[in-house]
Amino acid sequence: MQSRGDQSTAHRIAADLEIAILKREFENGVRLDENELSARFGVSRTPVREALGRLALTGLVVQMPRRGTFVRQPGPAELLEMFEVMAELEASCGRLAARRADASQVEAIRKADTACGNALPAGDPNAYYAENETFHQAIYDASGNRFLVGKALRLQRRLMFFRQMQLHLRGRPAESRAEHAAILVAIESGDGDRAATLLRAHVAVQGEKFHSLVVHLNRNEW
Amino acid sequence: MQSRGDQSTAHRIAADLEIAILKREFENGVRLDENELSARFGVSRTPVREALGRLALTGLVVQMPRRGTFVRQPGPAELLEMFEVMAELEASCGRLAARRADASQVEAIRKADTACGNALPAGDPNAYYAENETFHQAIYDASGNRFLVGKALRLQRRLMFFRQMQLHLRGRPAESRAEHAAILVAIESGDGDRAATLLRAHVAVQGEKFHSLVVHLNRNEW
DNA sequence: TGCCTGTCACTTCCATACAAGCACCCGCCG
DNA sequence: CGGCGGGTGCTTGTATGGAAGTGACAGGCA
Repeated sequence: MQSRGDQSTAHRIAADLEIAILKREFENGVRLDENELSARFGVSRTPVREALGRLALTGLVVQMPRRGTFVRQPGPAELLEMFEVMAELEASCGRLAARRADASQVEAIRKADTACGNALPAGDPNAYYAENETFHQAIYDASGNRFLVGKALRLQRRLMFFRQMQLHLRGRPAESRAEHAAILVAIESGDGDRAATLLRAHVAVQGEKFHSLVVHLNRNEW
Repeated sequence: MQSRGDQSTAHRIAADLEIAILKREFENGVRLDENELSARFGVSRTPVREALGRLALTGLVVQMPRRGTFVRQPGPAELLEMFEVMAELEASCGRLAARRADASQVEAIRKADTACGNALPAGDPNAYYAENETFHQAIYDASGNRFLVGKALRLQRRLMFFRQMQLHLRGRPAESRAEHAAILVAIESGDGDRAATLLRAHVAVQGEKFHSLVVHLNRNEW
């Protein structure tokens, strides 16, 4: 079930665990037993330990010395903070993209936008989600700052399931598409501040999006 | 993320190596030999491996499977990108702080600013650097977003030695202080956009700062 | 002479064994 | 009856040995 299977075992374990935690398959505070994990993955404890150490550094688990490692699921408050940072990162990308994007990069953004529009009538939020991601990715690329792109991608990955969730709100995909259009115009006209402001509002969690987030968190459907 | 009270050897090794790399005590591309490191630290290879794995995740070293781990010192181009992200993060903190800071937090920023002013006549860039850090830290705290603060602190730590270096430019501390004053005013008056713009310019690497950076990089004095 | 191939040494990576520390539990004492 | 202290089991952290993979080098072939 793992696509990139030629990697070293420790990396594979870390990747699998990361996905599982991101999918909220573990409750907050659950202890990850090294022996149990080593049995489940069919390897010894050493690679499991390395994988856990890696995960600890990204903040998905916390390691208490001589106590063990515990998964750390962000609650609503921290999730809001993370979305706020996501919004700021995207805003920064947009600001830079508006100033630096060359013709082909603007074209890529425009193309992704129309693809979003085409995915809209199908009414499948997951299909829209995929196109939506390439739209944002195109803006990342146009920012011309690979370090910034790396940070944005990592956080996006971490919030993936929640962003996907939000698109299941009735009417949200259409709304999202409209916001994309305005962002595209701002970038085309080279207005960095406006692109930043629009992107910040586009990603931020407000109003209905906030309610939906909390409800799903409580129902634990994610 | 938590490096407090580490009795464990692996964490200590990771911390020591991180400092050494940040101080540019290793050239770019140098291979970190597990045997050599284990001998130097007087421990076995296992904790060394864990430490290297941790460092790989932060991007300070890269691990090529079955080949080894190599230190990865950012060149001028990437360093510029990192400073640009730092500027954006600080700008975000400033924007939020202008809106959310309560009286005591504003007071803390003001106090740090005057401390910077007091450290100025001594003419010691390192003394000014310390006060400068608490000024920025005060703004971080006032942003009210702990996740954002964590990201800012980590990047600040990574760029520490370069930020310190810049203050050795003749006249830079006084210039910095003047910019601080304007930032303080913007936050006091609740003008988030202005605070963001000022902070972005304050941190960004431009003009003389850029030249100084490249020169020091080439002389390899850092 | 240039290229290919087989072998070798070195290194990483995983498995297993051992030591040390924390938590829990039970009995004891106030 | 409640708080406390020591023993015990389970867990983590480290050490070490072995297996597998990679790069380099030398020798043979075209």
